Amino acid sequence: MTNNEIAHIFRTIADILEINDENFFRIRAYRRAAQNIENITEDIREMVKEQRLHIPGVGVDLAQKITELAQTGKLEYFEALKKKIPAGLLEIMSIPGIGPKTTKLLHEQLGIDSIAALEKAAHEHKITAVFGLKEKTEENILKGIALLRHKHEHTLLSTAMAVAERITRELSRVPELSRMSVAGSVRRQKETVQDIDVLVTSTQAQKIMDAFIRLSPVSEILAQGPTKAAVRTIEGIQVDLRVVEPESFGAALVYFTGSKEHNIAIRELAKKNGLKINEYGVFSEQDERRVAGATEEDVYAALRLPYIPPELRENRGEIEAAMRGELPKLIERPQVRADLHVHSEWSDGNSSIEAMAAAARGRGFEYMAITDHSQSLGVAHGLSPARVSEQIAHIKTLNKKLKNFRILCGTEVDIKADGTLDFSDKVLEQFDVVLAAVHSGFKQSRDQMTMRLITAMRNPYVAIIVHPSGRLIDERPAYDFDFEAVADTAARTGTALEINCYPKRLDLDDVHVRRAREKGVMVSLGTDSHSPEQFQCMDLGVAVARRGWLEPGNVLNCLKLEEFLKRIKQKH
DNA sequence: GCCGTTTTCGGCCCGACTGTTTTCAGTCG
Repeated sequence: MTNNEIAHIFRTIADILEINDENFFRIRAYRRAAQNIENITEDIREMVKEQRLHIPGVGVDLAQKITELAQTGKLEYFEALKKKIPAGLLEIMSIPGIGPKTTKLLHEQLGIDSIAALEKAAHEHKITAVFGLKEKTEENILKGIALLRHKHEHTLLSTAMAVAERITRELSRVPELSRMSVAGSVRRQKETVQDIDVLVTSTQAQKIMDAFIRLSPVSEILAQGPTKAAVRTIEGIQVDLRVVEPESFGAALVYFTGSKEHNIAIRELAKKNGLKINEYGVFSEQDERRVAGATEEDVYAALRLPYIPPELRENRGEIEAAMRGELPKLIERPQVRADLHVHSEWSDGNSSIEAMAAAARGRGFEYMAITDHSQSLGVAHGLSPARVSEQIAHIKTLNKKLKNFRILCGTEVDIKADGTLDFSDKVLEQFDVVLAAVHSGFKQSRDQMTMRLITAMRNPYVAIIVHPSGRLIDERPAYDFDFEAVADTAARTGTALEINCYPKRLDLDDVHVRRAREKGVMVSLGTDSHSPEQFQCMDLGVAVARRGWLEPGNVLNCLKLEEFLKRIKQKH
């Protein structure tokens, strides 16, 4: 029973309790615990074994339930609960617009216990037989079901950012608009997002709303009120707009940026201090007087907190850190001096080394590592040792011509199934920097895969393990390995772990990056560019680094060239 | 079901929009 499986069971319990109309706070307790369990990289079974199940939101009762799940793989309470309601009710509740109350009503009055039955009833206009439901609800049920069927669960951050850019560019032409910011999970730079949130200030909200629903990417209007609207774009992405008065911009930006969990936490904190926070400002509870609201800094200051960067606002300890004055000084894009993972036409890239160097330089980098694939990776035209020698000679001549920029000779060497590398040490010693990666045998056991990675890290030439988990977002899960053991070895051997910046990888993810930092592991940023325009993906990698609480000192790429080379030599 | 810089009991974030009915519950974020 993995952490995510346990979290999923807790969420399911919450859903069932909700249909059964149980105490709202009890339901929330299960959801809160589930979220905190997902934020742990350590295997919860180990924590149970060693009796140190200290997780926020997990008290005596939930700790007992986790222990039962970890030890037996089952939970009596959950099994009994499942018998109380048909499984189909949970999927009905997942239809947008249909919540626990409606689900229960449909089940009790019409015996509906599946999406199929619900769809049939709606087509036959039987929904209106239920008191309180009319034609509009019937329509919304059918729309919701259709949406559920072909909605892509997640939108990649890179895709969402492109759509957000188009929306805000068009909206910025409305003369009545004074300020605008993207908010929500896009602003927090989550790797995937469900919708795009846009905040606008204006004293003429109606004008903004009118313009918003007429923007060219809009295909459907989902909701429209005087200050709030929601549309769906032709790409199928939901965009929410909120308009507030200028004096409320900061409070609204905090509120609309979230996360929901962060908002709840700061509102609780406000309450303890006799204050109330909503999207219009921070108010004194006694006399309703506004004490802050115009800027985010003011809002946090009213709570006696320093400004908390959006990427940290997940209620994963950032508020406590802020209170102690221990927020990290997060890495920023201009501090990144290099791209340490770049391909060229010598293996599976589409451009010459010269073209890639020019593009990297144009992006403000001081150096980059060309890291083409090794010999056995046939699909990617991996380089033989002879070709490696040729490439190194070629790069040497190129470097002579370059001013204020340096190309490093690197390789992305394949880690074979037994943990040995695709090049001998004799070949590896010629490179400035060696990246190692798993490209095959993803189905190996947890122990095998862990040993494979650890063996690779013990090689003195391996500087960085790239895309360490092997996942592709919404396409392929990470291979099974013991991250704690791998991170410990990385720290001990002085091997860096990569944040691969390719939009579908973003591997390591934010949670693991943060854990790596805690263990003193250096992190490397690599765009894995196969063409010049892909260097822009560095922004995504920086976003993950920031979400993982990284400071410039945690990141290899922030080292000056000489320092970087010195560090690599240290491991040799 | 959790939790404690007033509390081990009694709180637990806050508001907008929709659909329905006519003052509000349900849903969402």
